[in-house]
Amino acid sequence: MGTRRRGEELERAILHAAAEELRESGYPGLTMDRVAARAGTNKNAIYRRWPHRAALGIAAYRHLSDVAIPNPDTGTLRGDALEMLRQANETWSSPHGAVLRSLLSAAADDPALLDLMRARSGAETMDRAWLTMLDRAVARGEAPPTAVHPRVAATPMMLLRAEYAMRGIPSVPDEILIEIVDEVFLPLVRGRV
Amino acid sequence: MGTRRRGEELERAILHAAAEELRESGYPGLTMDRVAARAGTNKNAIYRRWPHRAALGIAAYRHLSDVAIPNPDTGTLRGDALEMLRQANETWSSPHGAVLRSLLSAAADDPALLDLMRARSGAETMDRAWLTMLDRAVARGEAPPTAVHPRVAATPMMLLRAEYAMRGIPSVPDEILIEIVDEVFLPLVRGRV
DNA sequence: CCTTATAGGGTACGTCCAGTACCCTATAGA
DNA sequence: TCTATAGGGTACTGGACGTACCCTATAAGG
Repeated sequence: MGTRRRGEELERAILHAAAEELRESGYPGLTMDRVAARAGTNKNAIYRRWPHRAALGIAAYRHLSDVAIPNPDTGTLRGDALEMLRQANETWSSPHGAVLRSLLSAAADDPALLDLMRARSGAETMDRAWLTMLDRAVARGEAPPTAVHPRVAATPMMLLRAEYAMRGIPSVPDEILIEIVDEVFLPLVRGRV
Repeated sequence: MGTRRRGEELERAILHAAAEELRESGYPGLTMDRVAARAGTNKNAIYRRWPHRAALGIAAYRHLSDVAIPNPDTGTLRGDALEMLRQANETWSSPHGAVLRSLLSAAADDPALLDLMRARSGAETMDRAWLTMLDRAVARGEAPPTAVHPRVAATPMMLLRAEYAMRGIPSVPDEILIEIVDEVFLPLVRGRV
C-alpha cells in the first residue's frame, strides 16, 4: 500500500518539518531525531541530503523565509531611515528573526555555517538600499554628496544589531531606533562635509 | 597520605583547570569531565559550587581575566579613538578574546548567562572612558559640547563588535579601525552642532 | 583526645543527541 | 519483468551533561 515518498517530495517534507522545529525550539532545539520523526521518515534520509545538522538548519531557514528588503520613500531622510530600522526591528524580533538570531549565534563557533549565513543574509542588498536612500537625500539637498559612503550606509543597521546582541532577545524599543537616527545617523550625515 | 584539598584551595584549582581548558578549546570544548580530570578531582566538587556548565564557564573566564580598560591621552580625539579601538581589537583577537566571544555566542541562547556576561564585560566602564575622551576633546575645542552623549560614545565599539560578528573570527584589519574613526566617529562628532 | 558532621573522591548511572552501520523493501526505469 | 537506487527500521557508538550513592579524609567541638 505504497506511497513511499521520494526525491523532491520527501525533501520538501523534511525541510518543512525542520522549519517547524526551528520556529518552535530554535536552532539548539533542532534535533535530527525529531525532524525525522516529524517528517515521518528517519535520519538516513536526512543525512543522505545534508552532511550535518548545521547544513540542515540553514536549508530549513532559507526554505522558511526569503527576506524581503524594504525600500521606503517617505520624502525625508529621517523618515526613510526610521522606517528601515523599524522594518528591520520587526523582522528581527519576529519568530522568524528569532530563528535567524539563533542560527547566527550558533554560527559564531562554526566558520562554515557563518559563511553560508552571510551568503544568505542579504547584507549587500541591505547596504544598497541604504545607499539609494542617501542618494535621494542628496538629490533633495538634504545631505552632502560625501555622505554617500558604504560605511555610513551600514552604520545604523550595525548599531541595531549590536543592540540586539547587548539586550537579551526581545524587540528593541522604538526610542532606541529614534535615538540611533537622531543622535547618530543624522548628525553623521550632516558632519560629512 | 592525606592532603585532600578543600574549600578555597580546591575551588582555585578547579577554576584554574577550567580557565586552561577555556583557553585551549574555547567554551564548546569546556567539558565538566575534562575540567574535573585536569583539576585532579571529580564532577561532584564542581557541581557543588556551580549549578551548570555555563556558570563554571563564566567563573573561569573572570578568574582568568580582569579586563583592563585603557584610557589613552594622545592629545587629539582621533589619536585617542584610534588607540581605544586598537586596544580593543587586540584584546578581542587574542586567545583571551576568543574565549570571551565563545562565551558570548553561547550566551545568546541563555538569558541568565547573558546577564552575567554583561555584568562582567565592563561595558559601562568602557563607555565612561569614551565619554571622558570626548570631554577632553571638548576642553581642547576639538568637539562641540553636544558631542558628549552616551550613544556617540558607544558607537565606535559597537561598530567594532558588529565587524567581529560579520567576519569570521580573526583580527579586524587596521584599515577598518581607521575607517570607523575617520568616516564615522569624527564626522559624527563634527556633525553634532 | 575522641566524635561527628561535612565536604571530597570514586564510580556508575540515566538521558540526550550526533552521526554511522546494516539490512530489508518499495519504486522507478530499462 | 528485472534490477539499481533510495526509503524505512532499528540498533549502536561515542561524547557530554547532570545525578545518585557510597566511602573516607578532615575540621571543628565537646
